[in-house]
Amino acid sequence: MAKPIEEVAQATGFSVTTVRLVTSGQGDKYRISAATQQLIGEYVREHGYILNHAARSLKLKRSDAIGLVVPEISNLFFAGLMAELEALCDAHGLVLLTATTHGDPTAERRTVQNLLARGVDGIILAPCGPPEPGPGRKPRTPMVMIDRDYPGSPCPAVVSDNCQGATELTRAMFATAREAPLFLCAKPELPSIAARVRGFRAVCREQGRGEGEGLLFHAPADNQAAGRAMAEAALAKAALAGGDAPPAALMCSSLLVLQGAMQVVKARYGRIPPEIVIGSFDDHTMLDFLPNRVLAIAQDRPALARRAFDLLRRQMAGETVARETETVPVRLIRRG
Amino acid sequence: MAKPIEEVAQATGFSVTTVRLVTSGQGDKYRISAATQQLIGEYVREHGYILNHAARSLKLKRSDAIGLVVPEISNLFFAGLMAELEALCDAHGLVLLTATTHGDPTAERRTVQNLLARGVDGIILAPCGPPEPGPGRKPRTPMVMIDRDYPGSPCPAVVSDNCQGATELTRAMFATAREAPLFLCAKPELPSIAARVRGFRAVCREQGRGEGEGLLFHAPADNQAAGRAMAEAALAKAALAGGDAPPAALMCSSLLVLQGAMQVVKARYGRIPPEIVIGSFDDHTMLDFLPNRVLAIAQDRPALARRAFDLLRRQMAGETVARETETVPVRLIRRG
DNA sequence: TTGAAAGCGCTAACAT
DNA sequence: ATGTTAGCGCTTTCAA
Repeated sequence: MAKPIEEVAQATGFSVTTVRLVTSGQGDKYRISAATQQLIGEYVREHGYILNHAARSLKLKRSDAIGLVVPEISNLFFAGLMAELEALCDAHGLVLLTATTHGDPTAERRTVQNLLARGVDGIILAPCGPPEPGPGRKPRTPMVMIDRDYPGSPCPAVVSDNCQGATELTRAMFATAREAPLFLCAKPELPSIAARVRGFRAVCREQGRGEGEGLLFHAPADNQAAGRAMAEAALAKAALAGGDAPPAALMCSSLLVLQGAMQVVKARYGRIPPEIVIGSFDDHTMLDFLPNRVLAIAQDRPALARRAFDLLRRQMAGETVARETETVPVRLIRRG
Repeated sequence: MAKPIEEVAQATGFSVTTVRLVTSGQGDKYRISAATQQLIGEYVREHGYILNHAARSLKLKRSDAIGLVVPEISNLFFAGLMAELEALCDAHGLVLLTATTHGDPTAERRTVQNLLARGVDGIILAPCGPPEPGPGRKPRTPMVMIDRDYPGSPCPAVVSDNCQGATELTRAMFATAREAPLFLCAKPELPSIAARVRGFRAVCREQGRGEGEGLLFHAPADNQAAGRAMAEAALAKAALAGGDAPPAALMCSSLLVLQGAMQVVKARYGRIPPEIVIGSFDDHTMLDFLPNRVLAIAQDRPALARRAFDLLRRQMAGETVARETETVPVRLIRRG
């Protein structure tokens, strides 16, 4: 069996060069006669010639694919990013390969290696740990970090302005509720979360609440169980202080934490007391379901995606991009 | 510059065969001396040899990658499926390429072609339209449909038991609420949705409500706007009938529809009247946020993923798989 | 306009 | 236990 393109050439009686020119859409450019183009076009439509990208990549040392590595694709934030990036790739004739690390730095390393082996032309990475010193990084594949900006990383990053968001949100919480908000905070060691804590603390100082002592609760994982654990701790503390009333205001570092916390609150009070003011990083339409006043920080996913994509393309075009961090503003949404 | 593997060979003084045997982990099998393996291993770790998959694919006519094509990755159901499939791929040394079609059959065709061109060894497809007659499908790449089973499709499919789910859900709705449920139903032409309508109608008959006349509302798109539109229509109809009370029971064909409907209900009554019994296909933790009695159908995503993956692997192994439809049971969740 | 041919990096068959 | 080599399908140069 001849190679696909040769097969087409033989069947139509033209040379492989001519066939290639036509199938690659350069027919007009090289003045291939309309009749020839017609013939070849028909044969291809009929018999379905499919270009072999492996061969193409091998020859061109370019795959027209880029990789996206995220901690968790079932997290709506990352799924949304993926959707945005896919659209951008589509518009530029690229294909997006997405892989999940489940927050495991080892898996992340493996995944990145795998993408490099697959010859992606660039990588967008939401890292789940600080960069390793990595000795012999030979193939300088373009790369940009997204969502999380670890100091010491060798490539540019695009992140939300988490500190601004936290500041705005915390201020709004203080303004709306009659008491200082509790902050249930998962994975405080992540740069994005650390920035939120900084914003929170800054506003606490403004409000004469010191460094937010007694208001902050931490957890090592970002999931519902962590949310439940932190909420239990917060309620227990309140109970010790003698109060049995629900907290006036509750902030959560992520939707998962909020979900867990609400489960505990509901179990404790038989319902979700509507007077609790709720603060959330990450917005979601379903927050409308809560009877409460909800303040949510919405990240600008399209902007994050676009900036990361541009940064990557510039590197792919050979430009040397400075190791800078681009910050994308967020906005406060009031629901309920 | 020599080819990567030759470079390693020259630098270490061994032949490419030896190097390849070691790097591909077959060193012991071919009794390469420990010293040799050690030496090569060190050089590789030091200088970072990365296998070129494009060349490998070209040679082997196999990419160790499979494609997943879904209508919308920011839909939690599909994101979840993707996560499950990724884990399965990982465990089998495969890589998963995921692409989104936004429900556009043209984009779907393009995407599938693209995956084929990229040499994926198989495709899992949640189709957004009936299969085209497709004349000259030469390369019989293994394929399985998921979530949606169009009659006339040439390949096996794995779907949830939507009819069973609808039957259970509708019965539970009748049993819980004092009135027959309204059913807001987006994209009724999708096979998965059609099955839900069948189940709904069957129970209506059981309950002496005929074919569910007056209870069903349709929309051509599955999004929040459609949910709002159907909810408006439903409330308007109720108002015409003289009633101003909220409906006793409301079923939605998807979470997006439910979200839109709740927005309208909230706007209309100033809050979400907690006495409405809510039925949902697709479960989500945030349904706990509703003060209402919520009945939700949860699809078994791990089982769907596993079955589709197995079906695909069997085809990839050369087995001829019958054009059958596997049905995965769903279960009813009571929330709130 | 069209043809011929080299070579991208890897694998597997065949030779030692 | 290790070395040699053809060829996967494509792009690109050079020639006609």
